[in-house]
Amino acid sequence: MTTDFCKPSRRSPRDRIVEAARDLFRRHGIRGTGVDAIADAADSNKMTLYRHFNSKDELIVECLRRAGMEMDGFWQELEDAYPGDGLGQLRAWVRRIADHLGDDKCQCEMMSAAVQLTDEDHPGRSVIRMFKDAQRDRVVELCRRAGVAHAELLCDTLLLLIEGARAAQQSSGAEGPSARFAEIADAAILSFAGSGDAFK
Amino acid sequence: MTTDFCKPSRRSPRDRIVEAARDLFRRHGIRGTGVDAIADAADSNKMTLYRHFNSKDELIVECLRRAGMEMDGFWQELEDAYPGDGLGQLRAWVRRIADHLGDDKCQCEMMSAAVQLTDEDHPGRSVIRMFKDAQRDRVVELCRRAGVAHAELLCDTLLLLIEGARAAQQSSGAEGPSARFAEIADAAILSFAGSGDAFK
DNA sequence: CGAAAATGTTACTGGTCGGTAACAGCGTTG
DNA sequence: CAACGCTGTTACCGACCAGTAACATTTTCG
Repeated sequence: MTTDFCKPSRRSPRDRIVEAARDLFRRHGIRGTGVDAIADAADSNKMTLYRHFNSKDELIVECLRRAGMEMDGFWQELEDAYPGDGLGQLRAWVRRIADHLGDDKCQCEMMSAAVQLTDEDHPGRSVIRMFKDAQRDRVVELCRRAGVAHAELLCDTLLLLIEGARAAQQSSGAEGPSARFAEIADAAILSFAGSGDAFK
Repeated sequence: MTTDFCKPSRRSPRDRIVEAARDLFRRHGIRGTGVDAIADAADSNKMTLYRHFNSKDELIVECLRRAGMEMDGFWQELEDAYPGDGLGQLRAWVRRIADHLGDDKCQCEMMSAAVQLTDEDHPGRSVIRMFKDAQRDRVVELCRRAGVAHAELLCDTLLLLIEGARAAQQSSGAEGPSARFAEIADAAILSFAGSGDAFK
């Protein structure tokens, strides 16, 4: 009843700014994206941007936070799709990552940001760290539920393979080592799940 | 006989500029490093820099090329240390990468650059691609010499683990998944080398 | 409606950055 | 010595960029 039609851009300016920033950050890098370009792409302006975020760095942090929240949502989807089935969730997770590797821009906003935020004290780095730590805890738990003997080892193996696939996609292209990511990661899961001591 | 003593900085200005650039690129990122800072760190000046390189991009390309050449030298060292021993070279390679993961800045200049050079047409990207392709060929050959059944698969597994370890080092720190890289990679090698069908 | 809050517009600042011009020094080599 | 090539110094340009001020407009809501 309030704003349900006739509005060319119905989401709030703040929302549009964050999404525009994430998109531009992915496409042109964080340092390569100016606030003017963000405001413009958000169909807004620089002043509104600075009324919601005291600095570009604050906006970066919000982008990272939102990316983390989207991942949280995805973990929930996985739990709903494979309730209590750790193995199923692990494999679905790997499959989904493999399917999205070529997505013009992998949603590796965390990794990409980690490389670009060279300042060790950048507030965004703590967001990345917290997200990565939480992700690791979650994956370890899934590995345990999958009945894997060396849960931490499978977890770290998968995390390394995933980060590697995203990095390889950037540097070697889709035909590089990342092309076999799904095959390799799934084999690792089955290997660990099958006999507790495979791969070790 | 020409310039062998008494010079506070004996390498040529060009040399110093490239090395200074590589160092600063690693520490502060490519976009975060200005040409003035490079010239200054090289104990030279901007004019000499621009007499050797027509643009910053050209300097970036030279940095990538030199990084690639250093890797070529390392492959030769491996061949000398383990002549004809593919398995030995593979394991030494992994060990060396693991040892240097924490090196203030991993020498992942290629990966780091690939993330930062968001422009798909940047001349540096082709250098990265060529280097990555050559590296893959080399590793596949080592896997074959190691008597591995699925050489390409082990090769891509190792490459993904390595890129992943470097990326994880950046985003999750030294205590993250990269801490177990050596263990995981070595297990993968032995698993493939032992029984031809492990992990698959 | 009417006031307050949020948003949009324009213009500006101070700083940085990539790149260039002009000139001066300095070592080599003939 | 003299000419030349490489290097260093200073100053500058135009573009861009993060952030701000002042003012106009629209939206929201009591």
